[in-house]
Amino acid sequence: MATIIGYKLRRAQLYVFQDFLETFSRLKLRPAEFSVLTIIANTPGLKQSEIAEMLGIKRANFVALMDGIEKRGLAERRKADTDRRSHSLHLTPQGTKFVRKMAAVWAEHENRMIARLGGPEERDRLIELLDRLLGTPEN
Amino acid sequence: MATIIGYKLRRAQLYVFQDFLETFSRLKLRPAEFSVLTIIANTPGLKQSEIAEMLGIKRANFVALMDGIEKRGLAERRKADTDRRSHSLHLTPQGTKFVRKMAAVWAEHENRMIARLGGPEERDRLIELLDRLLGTPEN
DNA sequence: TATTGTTATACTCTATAACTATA
DNA sequence: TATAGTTATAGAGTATAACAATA
Repeated sequence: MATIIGYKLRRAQLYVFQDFLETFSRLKLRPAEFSVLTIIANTPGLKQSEIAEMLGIKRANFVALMDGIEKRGLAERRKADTDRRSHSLHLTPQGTKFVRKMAAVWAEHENRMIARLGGPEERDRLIELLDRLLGTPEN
Repeated sequence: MATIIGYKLRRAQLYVFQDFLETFSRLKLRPAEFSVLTIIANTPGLKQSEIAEMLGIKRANFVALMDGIEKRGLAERRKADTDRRSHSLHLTPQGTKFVRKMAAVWAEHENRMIARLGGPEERDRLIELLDRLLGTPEN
């Protein structure tokens, strides 16, 4: 196939997301929800629009995503008293438990991908090359 | 971000596709159309469903895609006389000219990506790692 | 006047079922 | 009966405009 980089990148991304989807089907969790919960767990109190922007999700589309997470009792919106227009996001106690399970399931998925690559060093090489494409200076 | 491989892969793929889209906006060509024209140019006479499968596109969704390409006069469906259910796909003379222009525009895009990676050797390393994920044995 | 979250809407991709014409 | 192409349709994901509450 001709447009080598873009085409292979897309195929590989679809493969990894497919494995993610199957691995996480028991938790009924999609990649976007996984990312949101991970960020809330690591940095509680961020505003909706901050998390949306970190993930490249339009804030309008973030609403339904967050509705689902909140309806499942995993995280909640709190009116910030410094700026009462914004909602700061926090895990519920149940969400904290869920994130622990989630992390274990994630390790299973990620280890499978690392094994396909040939080990952690190869994973690091891949991440470094992807960071070059993204112009991210080492993070 | 936690789900490192999948997340970075997705971000990098979106970046490359964005560059592709901008580069090809003058030709009004999407990645899927590019792929289809490239395959028809390299292997004329394949059936619709063969090309669709090579690209991971459902044959039902291939119809509108091919309609657009045909309407632009770049390629055409021909009834195969061995099996008159199937359509074999061929470039038109105009399509052959278009594919030449397309290849030049593609080189511009691909070279920009290769430069970001740090050169052709780094591109090769990336492709090799992506092939490992895909389980493709060296191609 | 500008920003945050929200609603409504539209467009693209993708997936499935059912039809037709051929085999 | 099975297959290639087709149609219709539904679901995600994504993008924009406009509104209410608040700044």
